[in-house]
Order: sequence, then structure tokens, then C-alpha cells
Amino acid sequence: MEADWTDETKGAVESHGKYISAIYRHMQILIAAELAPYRIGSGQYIFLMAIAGQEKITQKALSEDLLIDKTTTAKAIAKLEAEGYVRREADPADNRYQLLYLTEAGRAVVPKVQEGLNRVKSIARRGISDEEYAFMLVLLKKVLRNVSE
Amino acid sequence: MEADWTDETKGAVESHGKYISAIYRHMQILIAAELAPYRIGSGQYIFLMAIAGQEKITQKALSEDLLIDKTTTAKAIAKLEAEGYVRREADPADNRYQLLYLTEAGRAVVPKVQEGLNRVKSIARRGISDEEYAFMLVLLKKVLRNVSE
DNA sequence: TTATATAGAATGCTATTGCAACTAATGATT
DNA sequence: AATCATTAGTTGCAATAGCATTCTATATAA
Repeated sequence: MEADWTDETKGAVESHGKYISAIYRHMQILIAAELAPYRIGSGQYIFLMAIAGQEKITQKALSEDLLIDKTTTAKAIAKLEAEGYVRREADPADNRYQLLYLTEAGRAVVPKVQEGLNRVKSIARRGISDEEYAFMLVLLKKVLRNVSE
Repeated sequence: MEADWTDETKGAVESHGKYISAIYRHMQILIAAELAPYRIGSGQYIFLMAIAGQEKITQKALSEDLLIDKTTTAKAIAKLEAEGYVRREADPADNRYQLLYLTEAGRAVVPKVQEGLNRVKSIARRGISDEEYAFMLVLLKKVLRNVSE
């Protein structure tokens, strides 16, 4: 009674794309709510935490590590800098590079941000065992490699 | 040598959030490229396919099914209507409802869109067995339920 | 019947994100 | 040394997405 593509359509809507998209958007909302008290948006926290894990990093390296466009990185870093959490310093060896460091305020806020992220993560992981979660991560990494190369 | 939160930080950056985010963004890019010939953006295809699967649907029902904000739905439908793929008809029984249908052009483009989505999906699924993929979907559904309730 | 409440949809605003094009600095070639 | 190419980062623009608010139509209450 329906054309062939109808089933195909439902198959596609039921594929990972829909879930990835919905999870992403809902997590953005949850994270934004957690970090609002610190004036850190859902587009900035990942950069703050990456710098916390490796200071003296460049925007280019951040972009590559996080698989985010360099112009997005530039804007996120600018916001973190404006909020006083990150400072930039030109690399004396090559003035094209801006080396990124946490400020004192940045160092102070990182544990708070981590707590907020942990709360969101524990909500997202409800009812999923460590083994299942680890396996899901393996598969997500595969998918990411597939779509990003 | 590093503070305790550093490991926590790496753990968080390595959790599903980063992968979900990166997969979402890269899939948006791939899908946008596939559908550009039809002037359908990455923010509209899911609505087009949902209407194809169930015509005479309302924007409210679409928003709930797809877990997308109703204002986002309104804007996406407006674009699909402007491109001539979808038409709206006020429900004669209740004029608050706009019933959504595909136009002839919409019906014609759906299989093309499906092909493009299938191409992206097959790229994303490379090296993942049917069983693994199915299991990943189960877990993604769990995560989605957790973050959307 | 009129006033209030509710529901679906639309609009204005803002945040996130990426592309194209640009600037500034370094490196390579002649 | 001067020209050209490459690289890191910035800026302008547009698309996606959600919140707050408004609009319009229906339902409920007085």
C-alpha cells in the first residue's frame, strides 16, 4: 500500500543519525544549564577542559584534537578569554602561534565544570553498565573515524 | 604530578559527549553536501522524511516525535514549504492545526534524499557489523531517553 | 455570552558552528 | 634579498537550534 521507499525512510529515521542528533541537542541543553552559573556556554566547556588537560596548547592543536573547525575554536577561546578563564600568549619562537593557558579563575572553575559534566554524564549513563558503556564508546569512535576522514 | 581533576578531565573529554558532538557535526556536513543539489539543508531533511512517513501530521506531533523544539520545526517547515516540497493545510476541524503534506516535488525528491542519507549511513557504518550496529542503537536509545526526560 | 484559559504555531533574539575570504607571520625558491 | 607559498588565526556571513514572547483559534467558566 505504500511505496518501497517508505520502509527505507523509516529505516533511515531509525538509524543512528536521529539519536546522535537528539542526544547532542539535549546534552547541550543540560550542559548549558549546569555551566550557566559560571558564564560558560555549551560551546566553550570542551575547550576549557582541553586546555586544563594540556596547557600551552595552540588553537590549531585544539581544533585538531577536538575535530572542531578552527574558526569555531577561535570564537570559543575569545569568549573564555573575555570571561577571564583563559589567557593567550604569543609563542616567542613563532608569532603566528597563540599559546593558551588557564588563568587563576580558570584553574578555579575547572573542578566546578567537571562536577557539572559528571552530573550530566551520570544522567546520560543511567541503566547502562560499564561494559556496555565502554563498548558503545568503541563503536562511537569507529563511527567518528568513518565520518571524519 | 598533576592534580586529581586532571584525570577526571581526561575521562570526561573521553566520554560519549565528545564523540556524540563530533559525529553530529561531521554528519551534518556530509548530509548537507549530499542534499545541497536539492536545496535541502541538514536542518530540514529529517522533517521531510518524517512527513513522507506520515502525511497529514501536525508540527506539534513532528516536534514531539523528533524531539525537536517546536520553533525549530516551524522554521524548518517554512523552508521546506518555500522550496515547494511541503504544503500546509489548516485542519478544517480546528484551525489551530496546520496539517502537513508532501507536494509532488516533495514526493519526487524523497527517494533522492533517501539515497543521499543511505550513502552517508553506509560511510558511517563502515567496519561495524549488523549486530554491533543494532546494539549501539539500543544503547543510544537508552542514552536519549535518559537525557530527554 | 462574555471573559479567561489553553493550545498550536509564528516571531525576535541569541548561541553554536562552519565556510569563504582575509591578515599576519614564517618558510621556500629564485 | 625579494618573491611566492604556506600556516595560524581572525572576520563576515549564513545555517541550525532553542528560549521567551506573541498571535490566533479553540475550549472552559462565570
